[in-house]
This record gives sequence, structure tokens and C-alpha cells, in this order.
Amino acid sequence: MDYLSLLNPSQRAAVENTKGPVMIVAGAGSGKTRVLTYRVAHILKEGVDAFNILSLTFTNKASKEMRERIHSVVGSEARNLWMGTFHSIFARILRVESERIGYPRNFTIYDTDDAKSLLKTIIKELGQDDKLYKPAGVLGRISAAKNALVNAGEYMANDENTSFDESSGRPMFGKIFQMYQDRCFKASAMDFDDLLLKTFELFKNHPDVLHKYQHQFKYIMVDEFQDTNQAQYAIIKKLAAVHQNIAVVGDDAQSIYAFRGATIANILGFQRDFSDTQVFKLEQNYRSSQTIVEAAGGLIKLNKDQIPKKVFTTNDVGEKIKVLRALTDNEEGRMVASSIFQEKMNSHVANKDFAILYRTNAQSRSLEEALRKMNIPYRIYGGLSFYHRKEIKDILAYLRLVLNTNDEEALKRVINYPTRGIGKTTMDKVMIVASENNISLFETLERAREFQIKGYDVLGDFVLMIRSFQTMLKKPAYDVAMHVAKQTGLLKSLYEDKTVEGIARYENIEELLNGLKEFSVDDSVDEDGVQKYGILEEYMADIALLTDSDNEDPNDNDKVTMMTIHASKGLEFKNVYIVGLEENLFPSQLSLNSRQELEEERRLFYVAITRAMNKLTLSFASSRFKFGNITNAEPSRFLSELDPKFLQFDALFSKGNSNVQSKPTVQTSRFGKPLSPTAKTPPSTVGQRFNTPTKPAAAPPPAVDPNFVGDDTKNIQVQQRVEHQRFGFGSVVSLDGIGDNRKAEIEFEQFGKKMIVLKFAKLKLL
DNA sequence: TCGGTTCCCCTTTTT
DNA sequence: GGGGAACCGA
Repeated sequence: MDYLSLLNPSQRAAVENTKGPVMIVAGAGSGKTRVLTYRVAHILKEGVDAFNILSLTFTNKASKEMRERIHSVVGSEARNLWMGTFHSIFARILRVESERIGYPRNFTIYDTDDAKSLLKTIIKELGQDDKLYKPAGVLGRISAAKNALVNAGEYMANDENTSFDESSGRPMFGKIFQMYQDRCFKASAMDFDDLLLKTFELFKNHPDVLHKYQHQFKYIMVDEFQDTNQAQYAIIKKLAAVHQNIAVVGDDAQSIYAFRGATIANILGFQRDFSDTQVFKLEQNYRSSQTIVEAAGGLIKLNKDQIPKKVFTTNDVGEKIKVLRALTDNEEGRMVASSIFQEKMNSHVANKDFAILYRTNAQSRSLEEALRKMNIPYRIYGGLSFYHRKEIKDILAYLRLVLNTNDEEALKRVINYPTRGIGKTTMDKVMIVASENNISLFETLERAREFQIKGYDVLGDFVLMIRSFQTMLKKPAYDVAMHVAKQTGLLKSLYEDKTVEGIARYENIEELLNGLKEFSVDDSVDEDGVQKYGILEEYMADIALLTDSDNEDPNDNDKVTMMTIHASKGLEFKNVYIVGLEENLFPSQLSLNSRQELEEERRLFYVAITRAMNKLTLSFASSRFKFGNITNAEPSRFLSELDPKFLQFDALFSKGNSNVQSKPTVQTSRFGKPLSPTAKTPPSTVGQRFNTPTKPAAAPPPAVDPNFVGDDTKNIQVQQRVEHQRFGFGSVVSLDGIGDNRKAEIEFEQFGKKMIVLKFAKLKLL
């Protein structure tokens, strides 16, 4: 295959210059994956062994896709490439080298839930308040430290850290960090960040190990370089130090993980650390229409932090970007669904050519509902992924425990599920004994009788059960898992649950077991001609870092894609809908504190726009459900940051509302209050054609007085008598929250107690 | 100890 | 509007 002829000059240069440090600045849609693919193929054609090539990507999806594409160029040799995510490649190295850092080879990888749960346990053990030391917050700070290559000991030794924690009222932070590390170690577990930090430390403290990998990886490639953090960069810098054949590919305009420690400084650092770096810029966009490319380019220019480049395209001008305005989030869903339906009818595009992108996972609900009603098949990526479902985590926890009885989080999860009479009291006792004797929970269970723990017989049964599973570990993974599912009673308890959710859970377990079966069967044979099969240990190592979308059924993929913008990076679709373009949602409320954060949101919008090939539709709603309350929403500032010449507003806008784009009108449609004439929305023009159930826009409950005017509630007091536009008379019982979150608990004469968010409620003070 | 209920907090974004 | 923890009664 003459792949070189498929490349433009700068792409070709990026592929052919395989020696020395290379930086490829690749604009959106500029054929980055193609370049990376052919570059690997090219290196292989030069006679380099696949084992000597390391290619790091950011997501499983990206690495899988790239491996497949390389496979199609060079054939089965692609199998031997070291190609995967940072986390999975480093986990693999850490398992091989585990004894150097005192871990067993089959260490557990704690996911975020495990980590938070462990932190919570520690915080309670230290007698601290978990409102002050919020597990998620503590984990975030630990994570930030690790990503900056600071371990617990170093953290505590640094005055700046300790005084910061003291002044922020969290003097115990260092201690918690230290204990967390100790407990992870005792549990033979690592969290995601440990996979990076410990790899770094492994290389730093064991030069012979570093030497080995430095010489093994003669060629290194890093995709999405703009999203690497300090730890990731430090590791690849070490690995590349000998051969210096390192190519990084990235686009600063698509850097959207600064919140997680990714730093653009790596791009600048690279050229400093590798002084003779060749830089190639890929600026021709092959993906999107001119309209889309130029609209996106105009938007991203508003950012101060960026490396200047000029992305251009020779594609058609294409259609304008449509902007849909809805009254509610539900209507937004209907409008998007109708639009997709219509588009399919008119242009004969497949479901899989559509993507709906949103800022937060929570937005998927209204869209799902609308698509379902119109019988449009869809698939949601991310969110509560398969491996995070309770029933899946339960069975995996059993399997984790069988492989690693030190795994405290797994043990706590399954010890009383299905219930076997081991409750909180017993477990509290077990945990105390364990920590007094400095032994694991599992060992404590084994010696429960010796420690005179009440209920030692039941505990003993549990231990025996786990031990009996361990005798099967050399059998195919599927056999073990099936046995575990049956013996623990887990399968039975799910089978007996005939609720809709129960059936779904049972099916999920079936799906997991099917996956295991597939994994267990291996059509190859070993040297002795014996059929090989996958064992549990291998399976668990494989899936620990899988989050979603890897068990895709290729025969069942003509579906509309729904995902967060973050998850969409690197993908492309013919028709893209970006929904929820509202202030405080996109850009996120939490990003409004600094220019840097706002610019990251803008880059995120840039990423979203540039996913689209042919048609792009943006939408927003004037009101949206948030925390169970209807909240008003203003159109996003990002809408007015797009050059209006690229936009086409839907019918609503044209009706005497010409300036709506620069200064969006906000409708207060809360609780069915009649809308001003301009906003009297007919069902969206597309919606009408398809019999969407005639929509009572905001689904308003009881009638309200349209002329009701609320008072300023700034000085509201407890016991204040009030009148609510819907609930009538009542008095304030208590007040809570500050600023926009200020809430009042009000006892209404006819409706009882209600929690009212003052910002949105219309209250008369009496 | 357990199951049901209330209540609280929540929302970025992901490996 | 939902999930999870805390709370409560049997």
C-alpha cells in the first residue's frame, strides 16, 4: 500500500522524519490519526521491530482504533506494538517490575469510588469531619500532588503545603494523604495516579529498569500531547532520553484537561528539553465544511493562551450553523430529536452519522427520552459506564478479592452482599482488630475465632468460600467467574428480582459473563499443542482500566451517538448537535472564576464544533431542571462569540427578534407564566410534522397568578410570613445557603413544608 | 441486623 | 430528580 501518496506535504514530512525529536502541531481534522498511523507503519517498514515501538494515547478507544488502522496497513505485526493508554501501558510495566517496589504482580487498581471510600474510612478513623474533609475533595488534592510528582512524604515535608492546609482549616491533610498511601500499599492496590507516580519512581530509583525500557522503546509516540500532565511528561522524557526518537502530536487549541493537571507547559517544555526538535504543522482541515472551520477558528481566536496557527480547508462552504431555541430542556430534546428525524428523511443519512454532544452527563436524560419517543436508536457513551454499575462492581469485587485478599475495598463491598448477617457492628469490630494487630481485614476474618469476634462462624464460612474460589485460579476465567456468581448467591438474588431494574441487572451480569467467556477462549495453542485459555488474573488486569465502549457490538452500531464533549475528542460525525448552550452550564458555572478556566471552556466548545463534518446545530433552552428545580437559563456567551454570518436561527428568532443573537432575550416562563408574544412558541417547525405529542411546554403544575410579583428576599427572616405565587401563604421555618443557593424552608398552610430556592421563587413578604 | 424511609448533596469534564 | 448515606423502627 502506497500510503505516502495519500498524504499532503506536511503530513508526509511528519511521517517520514522518524528520527530525533519531533513535534507535530495538528489542527482539528487535519489528519492527525492518519499521520500517526502511517508513521508507525513507516517505522515498521524501515525494519524496526514492533516490540521497540511505544505509542501512547489518551483513551482506550483511540488506541484500539489506531491499532486497527495500523493492522490494516502492516498486518499482524501490529499486534506486537506497545500501544495503549498511559495508564494501561504503565500498569503493564508496573506488574512486570512489581517486586522492585514491593507490590505483588497482581496488584489491584482502585477506581475513584474505591479511593473515595478508603479516604472516607480513614477520615472517620482519624475522628475528622467528612464535611470538612470531603473525600472527593481530598482525593482531588492528592491527585494533584501525585500528578505533580509529589508523594505523601514529600508533601508533608514541604512547608508550603502544610501551611496551606493549616490556613485552610485542614491541618490533617498530609496525615490523611500518608495514611491513604499506606493503606493502598497494604491492600496491594494503586489508584490511577499511582500508576503514573510509581512508574516515575520506579524509573528514578532503579536505573537498571529504566535502562531496560529506554533501550527497548527505540521509538516513542505520544498522541494528545496537550493533555498530558507533569507526571506523564516526566516519564516519557526519561524513556526517550537515550534514543531521542520521540514524536509528540497535539493541538493546544484542543487542550481540555487542564482541570486534571494537564499542562500546556509540556508543549513549551518539549522544545526546551529536546533542543533539536523538528516541528511540523498540520493546518489543512479535511473534515469539516468551510463554515464550520471558519466559525471555529474565529471563536478560538478569542483565547489569549494559544500557539498561533491558521487552520484552513478547501472543502465546500456548506450549510450555516443552525441555532435552536427551546423553552425547556425537554423541548430542547424534542427539537433535536425532530431535527434528526427530519434530516434522516431528507438526506438519507444513517443514525450513526449523528452525534449529540453535551457539557455534562446529566443532560442526557431529556434527550434520551425524546429520541426514544421518536424511535430513534441511540447509544450513550460514558456516564454510568458498564463497569461502574453496581451489580458489575459487586461481582468484580468478588473476583478482585479472590485474586488479592488484601483488597480492603473489595472485601468491604462483598462481605455482606448478598446479606449473610455480617453487619456494621461486626465489621466495625473487625476493622478495629485489624488495625490493632496491623493485619489485613481478611486475615482478621480468618482469625476471627482467636480474636473472639462475635459471629466468627459466619466470618469463617466467608473465608472458606473465598479460599475455595482461589483453588480454581488456573482454570479459564469464565469458569471461575461463573462459579463465583453461583456460589455466592449473587446470580440467584438477581434472578429473583423481577423488577425492570432487576432484570436489567441480571442481563448485565450475563453480558459480563459472556465477555469473560470470549476472553477465556483463546484459539491459539502453546508449544505443547495444548489449547490456551485466558485466566482470571489476566482478565482482571485487562479490564481494570477499561471504562466504557470497549465492548461494542459492531453489528449493532447504527445508532445516534450521545456523549460529553470531553468524550467526543478525536471523533467526527457528519451531523453534530451541541446542546445546552447556556450560561452556567456551558460555560460551566465553575469555570467563571478565571480567564484560564473560561478559555478552557472555549477550547471545549471549539472541540465540539470541530467534530462536525457537514452540519452543525446548536441549541439552548430558557429553562432547565436542575436539582429538581426549574431554573431559568440565559443563552451562552459562546453563541454571541460566533460570527453571526455563519449562523442561522430557527423560525423563532426571525420573528421580530433580529438582535437576539447579540443580546439574547431571556424568557421567564417559570411555572407556565404566560410568555410574551414574541416567545409564544409554536411547536418547533420540525416537531409539528411528526406528531410529536402536542406539547404543554413547561409542564406547569397548579395555576398561578400571572400578575404575581415577588419581593426582594434579601432580608428575609425566620418566621417571616410570605405568599408564594403557587403555594399560597406560609411562614419561613429556616434559612440556609448563601448567594444564589440561598434557600428557605417554608411551612405553607395548604402545601406543607417546602424548600424554596430564593433566587427563583416569587415570594411576597407580608 | 435489616429493610425501608428520609434527607442531603449534588454536577463538570476522565484514566 | 436521583443516588447514597444516615436514620429509624421492627
